[in-house]
Amino acid sequence: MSLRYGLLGLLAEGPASGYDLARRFQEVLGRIWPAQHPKIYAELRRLADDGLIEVDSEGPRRRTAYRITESGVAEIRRWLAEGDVDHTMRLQPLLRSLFFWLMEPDDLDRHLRREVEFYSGMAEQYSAYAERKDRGEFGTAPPVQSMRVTIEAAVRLSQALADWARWASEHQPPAGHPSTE
Amino acid sequence: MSLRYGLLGLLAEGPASGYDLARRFQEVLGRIWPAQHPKIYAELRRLADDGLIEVDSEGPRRRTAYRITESGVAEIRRWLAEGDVDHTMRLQPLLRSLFFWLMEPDDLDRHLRREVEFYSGMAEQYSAYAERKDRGEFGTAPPVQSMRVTIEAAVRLSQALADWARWASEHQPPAGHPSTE
DNA sequence: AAGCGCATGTAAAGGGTTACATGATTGC
DNA sequence: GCAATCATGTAACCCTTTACATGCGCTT
Repeated sequence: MSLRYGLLGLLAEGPASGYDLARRFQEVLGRIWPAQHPKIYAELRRLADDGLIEVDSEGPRRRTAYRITESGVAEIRRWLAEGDVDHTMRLQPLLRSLFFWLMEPDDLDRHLRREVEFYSGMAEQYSAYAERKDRGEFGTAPPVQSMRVTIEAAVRLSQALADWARWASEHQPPAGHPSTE
Repeated sequence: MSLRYGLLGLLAEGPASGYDLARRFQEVLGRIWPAQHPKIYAELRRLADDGLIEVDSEGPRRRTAYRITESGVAEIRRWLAEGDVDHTMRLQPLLRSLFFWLMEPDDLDRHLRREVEFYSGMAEQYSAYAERKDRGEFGTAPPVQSMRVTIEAAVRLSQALADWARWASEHQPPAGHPSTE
């Protein structure tokens, strides 16, 4: 159900085609809410059937841009204000960590180093993006401000996971250095 | 695919029935990797068909406990060492935050306060659990140590999200107090 | 004219949730 | 005997991903 509202929300910023939306989902939302184009096109049609969006313009190569309708705006506002928040995380790295005890110390070490690298890199990327926003490179329109907030969460979460992975590797009995117990 | 390995990993700790596993998924993994019993029973049968687990014992009320086989242990070890890590997050609260600009300031305020409360509570719950582990209430067996690591991640993530929600409400133009601009 | 990127779609399969259903055992 | 809990399962549905497919328009 969330993709539906993701699309509505993006369209609330202005008209866009399925292709545009797919790109934005990939670029901005890739790690937060992945969505592939088949799902996007299908959902757009359902949104149009329900009268929440309508065709805005048609361009070359069958390009079809949609714009949000009044009831569409009402619907996403309703969702934001009344809809239940889903707090599910479903983080595979955490599921894996439950089974660290099954891993060879060397493999675990390697795994954790990679995780630190991955999440540090992610944190840096998002930080850089946040800085550009803060320098006003994208303007100060409301949608940009909200995106700044989202990016802040991404920064904090990847930072937290990087720190955690570092903590975990220190917390493990170091490989090749059996405890002096 | 991850549920498969989740089940294998839990069975690596010792024999358990589908019912046991469903409870453990709910209690421990509820927020990290939710799984409902129909999926669990189905997956258990597939694991048995593939020879990765086998029936350990049968009890009252058709209870069937499974134990992991040697190839099952090999398979989860292989996954842990070689399988690709999926770093997808898919956090609905972050998707929502992209659209904060569409919300009435009052609704947003209320939403963020609830989020702070929710994640603080979650952080506290996990912290309490971590403390009990640290006091040795659950022993010091390897699976318990790994679980301690997982819980640490849960604590840090919920803390990060609680902090973020607090930051976000301060970052928003406060409702009813228009800026002195 | 060739190749790339734009732009949309279908089909199949996989993964997960919800609703429905059933029967056995335990505790009161 | 009754209610609660244990324990398993089926069916339908929804959401998502992957693979396959097609054709247009722009650039070189």
